[in-house]
Amino acid sequence: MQESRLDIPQILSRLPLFQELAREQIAALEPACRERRLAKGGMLFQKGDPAKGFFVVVFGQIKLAFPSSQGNEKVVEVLGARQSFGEAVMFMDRPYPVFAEALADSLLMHIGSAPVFALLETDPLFARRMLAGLSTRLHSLVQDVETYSLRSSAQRVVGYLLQHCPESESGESAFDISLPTSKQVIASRLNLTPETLSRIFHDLAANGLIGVSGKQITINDVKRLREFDL
Amino acid sequence: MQESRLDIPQILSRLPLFQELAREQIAALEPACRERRLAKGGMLFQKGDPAKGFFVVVFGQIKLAFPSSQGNEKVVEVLGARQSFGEAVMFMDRPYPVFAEALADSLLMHIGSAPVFALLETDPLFARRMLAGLSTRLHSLVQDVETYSLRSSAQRVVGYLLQHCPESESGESAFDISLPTSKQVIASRLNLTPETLSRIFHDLAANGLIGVSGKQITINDVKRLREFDL
DNA sequence: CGTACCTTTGATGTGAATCAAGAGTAGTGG
DNA sequence: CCACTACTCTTGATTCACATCAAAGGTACG
Repeated sequence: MQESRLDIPQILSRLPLFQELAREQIAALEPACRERRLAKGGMLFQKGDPAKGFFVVVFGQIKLAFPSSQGNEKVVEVLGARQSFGEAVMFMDRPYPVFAEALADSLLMHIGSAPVFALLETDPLFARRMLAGLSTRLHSLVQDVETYSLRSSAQRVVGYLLQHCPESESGESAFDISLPTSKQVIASRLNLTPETLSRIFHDLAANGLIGVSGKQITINDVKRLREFDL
Repeated sequence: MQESRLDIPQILSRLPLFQELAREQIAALEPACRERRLAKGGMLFQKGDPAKGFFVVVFGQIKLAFPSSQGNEKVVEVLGARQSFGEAVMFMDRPYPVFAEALADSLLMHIGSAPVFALLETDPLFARRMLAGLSTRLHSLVQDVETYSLRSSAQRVVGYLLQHCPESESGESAFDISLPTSKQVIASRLNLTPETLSRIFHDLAANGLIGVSGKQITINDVKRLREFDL
């Protein structure tokens, strides 16, 4: 949880959004960047806070969630290194509709809105990337709505596992995946209680489809898993 | 369901997205526009169809929904005059994640992607509007996810009614709203069965909060309704 | 090595879906 | 205009998926 000085231009230029920006365009962004360190459990912002820029995860892990009256909460997204969030809210200037909390010690970069708007004025390619980014996010939210609405809890879990399979693993052999965060958080992300998630893992394991050992999930039978997923 | 020729420039220039475009910018869009008429029940596109532009509703009503194995479906959105859809999918060029069906005889305009991309190259204000539009849509989808995840069926119904109240109706007096479409479709939009929606309307009416007569809903007590909504 | 939190497991409860009729309501055509 | 068909909507009985409640294990970390 330390690290002296950051090479902001390098961090920025490695982000998909900012790739292909000229050196001086990156430089223009730099003064609007602020680093933000958070210990595990730290709050980045609350639902309702005003937004005047967006965030990029340099390292660590951040969860976005809705608070709820009865202490329980609904996790909307879990973000890791290289991922960004808050762009949409910046374009509308509205308060954040979710809160953001660190799931691990994290380093974030906050990019103020002013130079982003300036870039938009002068660089159509940048605008295109921004549009593509928002579109992708919109698309995956629509997918989420489909998933929540049309699929059973077990199907949601299987879908989650399948999404997290190392690409191209359609072969015969078993392989492992490591859950990126606690089962509690994953359960909430899938709109389940931890109890239900635990039972589903148990059942899938009992049927030989997967093996569970802490955060290590062994996928024994991708094919039957996919069938399960209908 | 007829009407001879369309004044495309006028239709376009009345859309929020295209307002403030210069005459010649509108003119550049015109050749890429195709009108599309649909009778009630007609299909505009299926889930999985390729997208090469976006749509604007000139008049009528369109529903976007997911098909589902057991014949039931999940309505994602119901769109009326002046509303547009399909932009995100156009920016990613991916197939449509939903299907679109006319709920009433409708006239749509399809705007091909090429001149939109061209406009993006040359008009930063247009890009800004496009970003704002996508951001707004993203925001309301996030709200939907919150609603589906955190609220009971009755709360979702009350929330829906409240959203459809004529603005500023916070006074004492009762007033009516007219449901924009069938209760079936509204039920699906709210992730409910028609039976459940019917029962909730019944209960709210029994408590004197609303009155129901076909598509006319009388809001008797906005205040208690809001409290119900927590 | 103890305290705090995750995770599992079991027993029970419940909100909303499903199943099953009936009661409007609307278009259609003779 | 009425009869026919086809929905849409309501109402009641029943079921079921998942949540809730409760109590142990596990695991991690100061």
